[in-house]
Amino acid sequence: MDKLTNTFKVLSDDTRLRILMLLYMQDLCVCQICGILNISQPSVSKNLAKLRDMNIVIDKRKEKFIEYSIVRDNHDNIFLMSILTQLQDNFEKYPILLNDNHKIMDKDHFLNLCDNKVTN
Amino acid sequence: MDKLTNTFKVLSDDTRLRILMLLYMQDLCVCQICGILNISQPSVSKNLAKLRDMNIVIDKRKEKFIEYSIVRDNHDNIFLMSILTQLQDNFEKYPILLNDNHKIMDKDHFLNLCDNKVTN
DNA sequence: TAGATATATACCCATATGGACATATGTTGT
DNA sequence: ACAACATATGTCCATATGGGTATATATCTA
Repeated sequence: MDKLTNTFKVLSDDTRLRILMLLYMQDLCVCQICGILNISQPSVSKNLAKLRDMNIVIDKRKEKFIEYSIVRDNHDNIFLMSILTQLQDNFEKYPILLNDNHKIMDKDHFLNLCDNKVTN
Repeated sequence: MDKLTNTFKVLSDDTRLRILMLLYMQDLCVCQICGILNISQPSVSKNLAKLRDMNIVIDKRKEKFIEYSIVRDNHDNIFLMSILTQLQDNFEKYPILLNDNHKIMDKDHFLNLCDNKVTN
């Protein structure tokens, strides 16, 4: 049952949920996630590390950047994936997630701008 | 988004998840839940109190006992309900939940036996 | 090779969490 | 009214969590 409660634990933090939804939409590197969510780089990195340790995401270096993507074909992640799908299907109910999703359009603005500053 | 992450937080604890699944199957009083799950009465009561505070369950006195039931018609609980439905549909994947569910048959054995002792 | 950029991680701290134990409160039966 | 039962709650404690700051590491560019 640990697997199950861990799935919910992963989703029970705002930052992680937002990161997961972004990655569910498309692969992104750390600085893009920082920029879109306006969250500090160490916080994003640490949450990604947690997700990586749980085999929920994998990282792949792309030159200067490290791109993260969701592991979709891991049997253990089926339930998690189904929840993300449900959230995606109901974006209109979650303004923050919807807004994050819109900002994916600006993802390239956040490359070469990763100075770790969170704007207020 | 708090509502959403709180839903996951509720589900991310073993005890609460097991209590919720029981109540999803049928209304039960505290001592029945203690007995079926073999969990101490204060722990069960406190988790139920949390669920009550979140309007996920309601309590109703039935003579000596207090019966808890899930609030199914609360709009805010729709997503939570859908998750519980999915879990119910996949009991075979979660032996602990399946076993708890079987033990609901013995629910009446735990009335008038609520001495708060957890057996090992 | 030096400086800038991108990412990871160690350390610290404030906060939240959940359970055990003890106890209070409410109910029932005699 | 008293004893037994059912439930709620207060207190304490060990543990987990997540973020900030500082720093280490890796890559790129000039």
